[in-house]
Amino acid sequence: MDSNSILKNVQQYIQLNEQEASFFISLLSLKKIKRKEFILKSGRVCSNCYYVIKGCIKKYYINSEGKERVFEFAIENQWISDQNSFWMQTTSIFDIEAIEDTEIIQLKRTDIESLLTKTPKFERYFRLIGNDLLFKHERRIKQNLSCSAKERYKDFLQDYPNIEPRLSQRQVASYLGISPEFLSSLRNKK
Amino acid sequence: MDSNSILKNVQQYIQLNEQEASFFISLLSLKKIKRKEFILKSGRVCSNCYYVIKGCIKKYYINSEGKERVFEFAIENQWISDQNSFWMQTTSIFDIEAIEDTEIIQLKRTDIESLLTKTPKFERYFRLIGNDLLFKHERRIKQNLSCSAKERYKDFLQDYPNIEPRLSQRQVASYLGISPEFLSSLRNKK
DNA sequence: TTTCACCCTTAATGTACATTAAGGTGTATT
DNA sequence: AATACACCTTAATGTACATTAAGGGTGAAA
Repeated sequence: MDSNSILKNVQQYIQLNEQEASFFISLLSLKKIKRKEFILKSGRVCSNCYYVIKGCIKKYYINSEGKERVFEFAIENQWISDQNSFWMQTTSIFDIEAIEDTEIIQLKRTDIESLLTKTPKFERYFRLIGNDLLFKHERRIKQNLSCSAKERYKDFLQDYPNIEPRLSQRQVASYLGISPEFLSSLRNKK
Repeated sequence: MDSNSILKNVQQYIQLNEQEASFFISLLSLKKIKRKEFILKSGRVCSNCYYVIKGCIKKYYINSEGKERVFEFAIENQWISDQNSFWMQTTSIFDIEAIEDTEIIQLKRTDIESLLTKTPKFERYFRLIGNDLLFKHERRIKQNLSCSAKERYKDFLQDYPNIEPRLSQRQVASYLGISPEFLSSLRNKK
C-alpha cells in the first residue's frame, strides 16, 4: 500500500519517529471502490474514517422530499466520514459514495483508540485536523446565512479549486442548495 | 474566582489530579462585562477563548449590506470564540458581544500552549470539545441546506432549550437568517 | 444504427421569503 | 405625565429562488 501521501499529511501536523509511523501504517488498509459504489449508508454506524488517495467522493443525505443534498466532496488527500457517527458511534445521517473510481485508505474507529493510547500525540493530530474542518464549517455557515446563491457559487469555486470539471452540474447545485436550472442561469449570466 | 463549573466541564472529558487542576485554574481569569459590551471586535485577533459562567452572549458579523447576522449564542457553561481567529491568530470576522450582564472566564491563546505542553491530556480535552462543536455545525449546515425557516426555527428551539425568553425576536430571526417580520408570522401561524 | 439514460438549457409559472410602511405596546427617561 | 425608544405585529408589494415542462446533446448499451 502506498502510505506516503497520508504520512506526509500527518507529518504536517506532528512529528513521528519510525516506530510510531510504522505502527500507524499497520492500522491502515487500502480499499478500491468503483464509481457509484457506497462507502457508507445512512442508518449504519460509520466505523471507519477514510482518506482519499485517488478519486472523488461525495457525502450527502436525502431530505424529507426525497431529494439528494450534497454536504461535501472529498478529493485526493482529504479525510471524509460522518463525524458524529464515526466518533460517537451513532447511526449515520449521511450517505458517502464514490463519484469516480476511487482508492481510499481506511482507519477503524476501534484502532484509533489504541493509536491514541499508544501514541498520544495523535490526539494533537486529530485535534488539529478537526479544527481545520471546524474553520471550514464556520465559513460555510456564515455564507449560508447571508450570501446569495451567486456568491456561494463563487465561494465554492475557491473552496474546491479545479474540482468543478469532475462534477456534474446537478451535484454542484445540490451542494449549493439550489436547483440545477438556477445554477445554469447563474453560470450563463456571468 | 469560582472555577467549579469550568472544572466540572473539563472533568467530563478528562481526569485531572490536583496539581494539574490548579495549574489549569492558575491560567484562568474572571471578567465581568455589561450588556452591550464587546468581548471581541471583528478585525482584531481573538487572543482569548471565553467560558460563560453567568449571562448570555452573541457572536455575529455584519454582512455586506450592513446587517447583523447572529452566528451563535452562548449561555452558562459554554465556550465561545472565533475559532479560526483564536487558534490561528488571524483577524476575526466576528463580533462577540454580551446580551445580558455577563461573567466569563478567559483563557489566553498563549497560555494554552503551555497548558498543552505541561499537561498533554488537554490536547484530548480540546479535541473533544472541538468535536462537539463540529457535530453541531454539521447538523446546522445540513439544516440550512434543505430545511424551511419553520423547521430551522424548531431546530433552534431544540438546540437552545429555554434560551428564547432571554432573546429578542430580532436576534432569533437573525440567527435563523430570516426577517423579524417573517419570524413573527411563523410564530403566530403555529 | 437505434435507443436509452443522463445531462444541460430556456422559459413560464409558482412560492418562500424580504422589504417597506404603518400602527401598537411596554419600559425607561425626563 | 409626557416623551422616547426598542420591540412586536400586520399587510402590501417585491424578488430570489423552485418547479414544471419542453427540447437538444452526448455517450454507452443493444
